[in-house]
Amino acid sequence: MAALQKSIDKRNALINATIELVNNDGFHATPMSKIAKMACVSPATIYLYFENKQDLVNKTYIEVKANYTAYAFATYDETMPVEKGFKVIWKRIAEFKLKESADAMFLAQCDNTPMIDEASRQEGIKHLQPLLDLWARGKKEGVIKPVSDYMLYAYSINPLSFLMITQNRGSVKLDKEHLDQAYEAAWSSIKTCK
Amino acid sequence: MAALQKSIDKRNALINATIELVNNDGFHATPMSKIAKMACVSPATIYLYFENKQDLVNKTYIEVKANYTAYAFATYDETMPVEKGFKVIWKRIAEFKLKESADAMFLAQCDNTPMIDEASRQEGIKHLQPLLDLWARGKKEGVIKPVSDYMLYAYSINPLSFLMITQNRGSVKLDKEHLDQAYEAAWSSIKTCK
DNA sequence: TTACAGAAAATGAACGTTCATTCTTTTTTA
DNA sequence: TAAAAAAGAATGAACGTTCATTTTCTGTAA
Repeated sequence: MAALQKSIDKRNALINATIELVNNDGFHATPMSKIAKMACVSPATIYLYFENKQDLVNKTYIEVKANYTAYAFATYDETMPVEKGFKVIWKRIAEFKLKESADAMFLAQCDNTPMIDEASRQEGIKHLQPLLDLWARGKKEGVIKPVSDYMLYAYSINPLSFLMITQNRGSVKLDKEHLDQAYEAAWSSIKTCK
Repeated sequence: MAALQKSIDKRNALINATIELVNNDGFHATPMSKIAKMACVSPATIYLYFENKQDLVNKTYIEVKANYTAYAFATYDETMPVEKGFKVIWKRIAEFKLKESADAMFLAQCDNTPMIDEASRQEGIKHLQPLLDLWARGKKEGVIKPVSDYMLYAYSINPLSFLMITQNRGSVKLDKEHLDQAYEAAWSSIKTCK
């Protein structure tokens, strides 16, 4: 009840400020005072919503990761054939990285640094389960290569990072045809050759 | 003359300590005092070799990146046909990420965070030029897809990050066959379909 | 070869600043 | 009006960097 009275807007403002500042300066170069200022809040107020700085970044990570995966799986359901399922998930992930590039950058930073607790990292991985399940099904059906999930992810999903880069530079315009081509490359990396 | 007397061993020890500590804790969570201790040197001594902490990490980045690309291009020469050239480079990069996984982790962290100066980042990219030249040649010959270098890199080289991961977990043994398969996936992502 | 003087290199302690967090007080809410 | 929420100032620890001093090195004269 007490907690419920605390404004959800303020919490969101803190999460968003964290994402933006950490993207620009990195976690340890982002002081609590700056986060507070950007969220229009006193530094002390942060501690009403989060235990400490580490907790703030852990929670931010989990929240962004949850948004990411919710977006990724929004148009997918488990009755789809493997190839179709992979396609809709891949397309949604591409869309997310294009539209929510700040969120995507934040996740990339979290995934490549010791910034996040191991526990939160594990928690974040859980949200990807539907994709891992799809791959397991694909392997059983002989449609997907029998290699580790790390490798499948590295070859089909990680490459989408280029969407954030080109997004930020604005150098290359990305039309539907290019994206379709990228999808074909991703799919042919993980499907079994016939 | 003065500078030459300063021990190159000490400089190396500082660079190596930086890599190891930054890999474990992140740049801003790694105090100069800890780097000094690991290199068996006084904190003040660091400032005889580097201007400041930022300079230390910039120089470390450039040095590691130079090692990486030197390794990558060691067996390549420009007279090779495009496909062959790409193959030898790709294989060397895979080897590097397996054998020098600490260096590879460090580079991944630098490439995904605001830890490095923009100038040093640019400097690091320069070392990749032979690969970009190879791709340019490949595009001209119609062997390589006419897409941005970012995209080629994202689809053929970035996925090798899974080597560091599986390396660290030790969960999946990686035999020659798997690696060859990974190479085929990389190549077919960037070659033009016939 | 030894002794030694001057310079370079290295050191540990100290300084000033920054930052996460807490404390006390004020404001808002119900 | 009492309890919750928020605020700003205060606190203490940690850090990057510098300073004053000591140690090590190098070349030369006995």
